[in-house]
Amino acid sequence: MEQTKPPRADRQLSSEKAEAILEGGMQEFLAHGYAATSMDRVAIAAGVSKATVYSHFQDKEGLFIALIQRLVEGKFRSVFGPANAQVLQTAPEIVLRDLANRLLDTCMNEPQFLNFMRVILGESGRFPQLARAFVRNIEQTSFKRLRQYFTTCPQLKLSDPEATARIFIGTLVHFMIVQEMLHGKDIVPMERARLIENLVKLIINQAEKT
Amino acid sequence: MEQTKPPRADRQLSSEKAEAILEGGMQEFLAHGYAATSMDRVAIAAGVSKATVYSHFQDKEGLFIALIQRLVEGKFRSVFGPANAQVLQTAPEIVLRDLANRLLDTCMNEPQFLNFMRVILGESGRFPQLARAFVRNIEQTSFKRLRQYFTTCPQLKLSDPEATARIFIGTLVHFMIVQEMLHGKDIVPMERARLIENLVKLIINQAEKT
DNA sequence: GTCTATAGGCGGATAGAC
DNA sequence: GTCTATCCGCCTATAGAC
Repeated sequence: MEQTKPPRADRQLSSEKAEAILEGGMQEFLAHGYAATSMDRVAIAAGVSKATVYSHFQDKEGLFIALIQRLVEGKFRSVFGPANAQVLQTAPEIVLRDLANRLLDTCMNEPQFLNFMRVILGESGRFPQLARAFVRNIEQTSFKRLRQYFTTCPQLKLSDPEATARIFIGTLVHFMIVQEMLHGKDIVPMERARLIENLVKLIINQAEKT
Repeated sequence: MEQTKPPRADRQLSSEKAEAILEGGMQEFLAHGYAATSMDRVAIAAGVSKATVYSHFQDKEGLFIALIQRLVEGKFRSVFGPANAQVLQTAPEIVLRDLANRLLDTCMNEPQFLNFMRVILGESGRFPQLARAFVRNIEQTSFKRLRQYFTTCPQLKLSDPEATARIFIGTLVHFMIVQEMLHGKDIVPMERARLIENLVKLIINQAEKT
């Protein structure tokens, strides 16, 4: 249903109003999700009238899609993989531990990231194209980078770098989901460092075996 | 806001209507999420009038909470951990592979489970108590069982069974989220068996090292 | 381009008959 | 207990002035 609409990318970055609307829309949509967000509140958050919102974006769905697309390709694009200077000289143990810490740090330090993922997951049924954009821009990117590192690092000889990358990322993302998104910190407590230590050891050990 | 309301569990299983309402509510809420579901449609799906819905449940929020609580404690309680006859004689390799396959099978064969998780994740901001109930009844349970197996299996001597259980479950849940929930199958394809094979090997290898 | 004002409809919740 | 009918507010979207 929502795929049939024309892309309607904002033609120019012309008006600052368009920017304000996207900013206000982000605040509201990330906080309340798609259905629970009203265009009135978006307009107020953006500091413009509702009619102005509709002059820049076709409708609620169009604004939402434009906004999330933008976040997926911009603000949150590199959350899972900060452009790390490839330190092939450093021990993999340290590289992997740092990488895991940076991934979790970036997620937690970007205060809106948790809400962003909530919306992506929650609306993945109604907006499959946004879910796919998330996979392409964020998940796939992080898989590729880690796979790349596993393949090129001389100390690591993994039989399946791709699958190992999935295990690494999956463990960390699930950790974030349970502890933070689902408020599981007090129910199933687990030190971040402890999980990472075990995860890294698992991989290093595997590399030595092969 | 939503925690202050009285529990208002349906006093008795008296009327079959209450059952029909919960059934209809499940259909609607799992398909569209909380905000996008209307009480009119719940009533229609349940085959009763809207007034009858309100005579059994305080309001929309009350129905939603009662419904999700019920799913968390019943229908989907054991999705992540089918009561497996502890086969301590069987090789851990096989036990773990079967366990992983059953976990993913159960998620995928229960057709509403994906929607259920979508709702839990999507509404975890507005309904934190439901997210916590999910963690207690589903995540924690599966951690415990796996930890238990790791601890008691004679062939497995893991230095940190709890953390290893997290890695195991996390890898599989994240796999399900990316491939199925976020429609990533075609973008980042990965054979289920391949991932599981690598995951199991990682753990077995670790056990042998220690 | 941007505003105010409003149309038109749907949604949550209830009154009151039976 | 269950229904029909209805209240009233909020929501999406637009008309028309400036």
